[in-house]
Amino acid sequence: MDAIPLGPVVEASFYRRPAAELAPALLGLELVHETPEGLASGIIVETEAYQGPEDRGAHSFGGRRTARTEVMFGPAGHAYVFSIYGMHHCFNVVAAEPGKPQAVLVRALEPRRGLALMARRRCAGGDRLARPGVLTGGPGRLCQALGITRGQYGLPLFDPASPLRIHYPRPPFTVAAVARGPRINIDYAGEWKDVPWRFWVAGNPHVSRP
DNA sequence: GCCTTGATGACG
DNA sequence: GTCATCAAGGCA
Repeated sequence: MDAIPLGPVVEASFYRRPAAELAPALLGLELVHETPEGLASGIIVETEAYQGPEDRGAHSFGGRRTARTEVMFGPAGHAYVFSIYGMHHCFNVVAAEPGKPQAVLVRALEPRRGLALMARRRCAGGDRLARPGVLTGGPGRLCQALGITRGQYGLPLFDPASPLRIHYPRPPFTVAAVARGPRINIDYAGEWKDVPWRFWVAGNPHVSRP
């Protein structure tokens, strides 16, 4: 698998749509991170849309514009990375037009390239890493496996020269059916917590929560 | 207080 | 084996 060349990079215009439309569209694409340690990648199998400023679940709720949320106000297709609970990171893709602070959280990958490198970075997983879903199932886990930290904040995912990119998968990945449901861990979001803006590849064993 | 995870201990 | 609970820990 690692010997097969990457597919084309997904173009910038692909991301220029509302987060709730971009989130299901990202399923089946290949997220790639190249570092001095090597290349690692996985197929996106679970996403969540965050449609600030009206969405109480979003960091940009109410139009909150800080150093952390700044990239969400810019053009689509850039990386929004934030740290959470002091020890994990979450990777998001900026959506919509500039001025509209929307993003899509990537919650799970199906590992594709650089499996050994990812397992090394995810040493905390121990023996369980062999089980489906443990290596890259979960927003914090996939960031650890790919080596994504705030150092990748703002990178253009559509630029072939960027170390962090999204490609059309090669060989192709078929998304037979998309399932949807409420987003995870936003109990504080009031009426917004039940909006079915979580999308995943139906039946895929790598999603963070079936 | 958070868009999380891994350890631990209860239970079958 | 599953499921509920909880601490860890940095940044806003």
